Amino acid sequence: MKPQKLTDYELQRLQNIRRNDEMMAALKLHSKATQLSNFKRQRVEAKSTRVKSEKKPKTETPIVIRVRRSLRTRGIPPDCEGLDRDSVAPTTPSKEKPLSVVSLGPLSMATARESAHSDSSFIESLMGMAQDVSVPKGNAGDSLELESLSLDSDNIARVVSGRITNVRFFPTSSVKMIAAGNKFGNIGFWNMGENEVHLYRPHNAPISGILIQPHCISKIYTSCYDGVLRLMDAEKEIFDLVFESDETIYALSQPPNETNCVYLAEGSGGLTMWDNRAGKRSSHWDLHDWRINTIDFNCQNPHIVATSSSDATACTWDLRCTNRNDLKALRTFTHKRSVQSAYFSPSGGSLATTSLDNTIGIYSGVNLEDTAVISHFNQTGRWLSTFRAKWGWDDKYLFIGNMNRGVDVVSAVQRKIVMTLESPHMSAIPCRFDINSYEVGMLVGATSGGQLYVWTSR
DNA sequence: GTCGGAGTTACTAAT
DNA sequence: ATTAGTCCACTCCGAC
Repeated sequence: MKPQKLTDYELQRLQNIRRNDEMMAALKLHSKATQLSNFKRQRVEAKSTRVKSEKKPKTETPIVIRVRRSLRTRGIPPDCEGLDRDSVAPTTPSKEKPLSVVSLGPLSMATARESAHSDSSFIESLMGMAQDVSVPKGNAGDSLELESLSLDSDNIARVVSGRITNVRFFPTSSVKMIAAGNKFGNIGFWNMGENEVHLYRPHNAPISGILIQPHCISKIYTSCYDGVLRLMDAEKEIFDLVFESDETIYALSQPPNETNCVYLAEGSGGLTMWDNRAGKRSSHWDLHDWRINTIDFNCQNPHIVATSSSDATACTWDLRCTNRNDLKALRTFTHKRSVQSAYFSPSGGSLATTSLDNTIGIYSGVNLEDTAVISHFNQTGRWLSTFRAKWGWDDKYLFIGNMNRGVDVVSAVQRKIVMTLESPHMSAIPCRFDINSYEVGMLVGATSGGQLYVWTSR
């Protein structure tokens, strides 16, 4: 059915679709060489178990984009990988494998989409959210009562398949929306209000970062282990290619109030500043011996950043003191094993680290010299994302998953675990967390089975 | 010291 | 209900 009169928005959409189709056609020409290699499609269908709007999987043959890095860095011609895989896991002739397309540039959202239902209202709402003038809560006397936290069975959804590596609330009060990235390169968006999930696959390897900028929600950065940084642009309906590294990108961050630059954890210990206005890498420092797991800026002093690394340290740095390419750590916080996270508290006055040496470190005082060590079992093993203690809405509490399918609440004041959130509804271990800054008490835990559990206050 | 292999772990899908 | 498959983390340990 054709609408009699098209709105501006619909016209814009049609233009987008036409332009993106042309783009895809051009890309297909470039990918001739790689089309010789067949790959098995990884299973990516998200079963929205608890989401009311259950949808059938897409019927069209999806286009699978493979990791280019693995081929290039190993110097293996594309054909070989396919043969290699076949020899390891022989497949029956009846199982037809789709051709792969290597995307060298922007990827249209239509192509990346894996949920069957229309995403036009979702895309439209993203543009409507472009500006949020309200102020995040927290620190405003709106204190959290731990006892009031509960898990409603309606606040559970499977948004992606497999292991969630990254989860973020949208920084807005206008809608309750969560983005989650998994190890296959999917990004799932869950609109809690409409109870709808939109699934895309802009990447081909574990998602290492999702960055939703408060000043412009319609543009969302995503980073991936395959070295690619993309920018989802709802207006153009594409996942644009921003930057591509030869090395793995392990983390993604942005200082508060910054609009042009993003920071990437690159390779074994590198921190890269990407200037998106200039379209270039404007700085690069070798900060650690092994991979940087998190990058977190201080909200009070945006030039101060904390990094956590698998070299068993977390460090704070002053990015203003960037003579040449060497940077000296303001402070180094040592652990006995890999440090999985280092986050500044909401006020910026404290730092919390989580390490595989089974401790959580809390550092406070003017120079973070006041140290507290809290024992916490952090051996998640190979199949789960590692635990990362995450600050709540003030400097009082931290939230971290445990291996008994609970959420441990750490009091930074009492320096111990004061409570564990448990629910019969939580049937898997929550590994990664995010808080809704605009809603005190709204906490999301993400599992290695693709589910999100949203705890709320009252 | 560096490289590679083994062992660890939880969850899903298939039987 | 039980089991095979997962397999981009990390650590330990042995060989060189």
